[in-house]
Amino acid sequence: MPTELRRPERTFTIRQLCTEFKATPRALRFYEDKGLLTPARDGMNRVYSYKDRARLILILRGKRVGLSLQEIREIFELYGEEDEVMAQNAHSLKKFKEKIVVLEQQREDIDGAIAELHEACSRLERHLSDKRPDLLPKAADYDQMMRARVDGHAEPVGAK
Amino acid sequence: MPTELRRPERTFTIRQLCTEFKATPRALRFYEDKGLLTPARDGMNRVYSYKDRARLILILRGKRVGLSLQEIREIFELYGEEDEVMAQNAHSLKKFKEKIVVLEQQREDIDGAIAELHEACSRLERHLSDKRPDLLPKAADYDQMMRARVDGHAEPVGAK
DNA sequence: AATGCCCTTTACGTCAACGTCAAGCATCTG
DNA sequence: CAGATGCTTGACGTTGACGTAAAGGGCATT
Repeated sequence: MPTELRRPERTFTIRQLCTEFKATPRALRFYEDKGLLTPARDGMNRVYSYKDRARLILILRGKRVGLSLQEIREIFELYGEEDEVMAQNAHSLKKFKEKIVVLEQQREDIDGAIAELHEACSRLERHLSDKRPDLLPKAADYDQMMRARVDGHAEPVGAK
Repeated sequence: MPTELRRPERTFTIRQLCTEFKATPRALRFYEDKGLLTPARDGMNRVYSYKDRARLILILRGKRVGLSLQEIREIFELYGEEDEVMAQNAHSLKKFKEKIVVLEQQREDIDGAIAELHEACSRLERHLSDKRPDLLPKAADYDQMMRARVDGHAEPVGAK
């Protein structure tokens, strides 16, 4: 019994993925152009599978950590033809280790930057509450707003 | 006794800072153009002080964590004219808090990416040591190389 | 004095990652 | 059957952060 029958084998339109992940059609087509996605077609229209969706998730996360689309594609290629072009893979391994080093450095940088921003913020807040306390509430409101958006991942569409 | 006489009050040429931090003259001039650096002049030539150098370090770190030059400038401005343009500063405060949230998210992402890359690496290494163990040593060597480059900060110029 | 090297400014080029039209099928809906 | 909507493919525009080439000044060595 083929697996296709065991799961609904759900598919997605471009719009569905876009709204789910806060992307744009243009972006998804762009990724496809760059060889990062290869959705099926129903006539003209793109049809995304679960696999495509998973890939998209990886793409977006890769982007968030500062990988270029090119680098992300290299990773995909690695996972794909796992039994082919081994020399290529050895090369990828090298690049991965490089990237890990870079990312670990970035982590330190980020920690530093966060600390600095915190300090800058409290300096500012002290200063403001001193001389212009009227300006503070709105900032605090905004702070609340941001916190709310963080765990929501895909915030409601209307939230501009 | 002015402090200028207590320390050598060393200065730097553009080239010195560039080689120290692996930047280009064009980049430093660009930062200056954008108001991020304001080195003194000796005739036509730029003369960078310790303060300028410290700023440059902050600029580069900011960049590494994904801050735009614009955002970095805002941080600098905050520390500077602390008693002026308070409304502006309230706005900056908002943006800083946003940025902190983003950075904290990035930290998580990076942790995830590091984990994934580690997994990908060990997958690859198992695979390679299985089928093409001959390809492994060079990768390991390279790994060593990278590790050496990390704490060296400014690696020797010839190391291509 | 000429060569070379490093500095300068000005100005145009580039690259990634899309945004933004434009123009055209296809399908549903009143 | 006329819109309206949603998809498609070009093709050009945009933004940030520089790269690169041109044209020249200043100083040191040959």
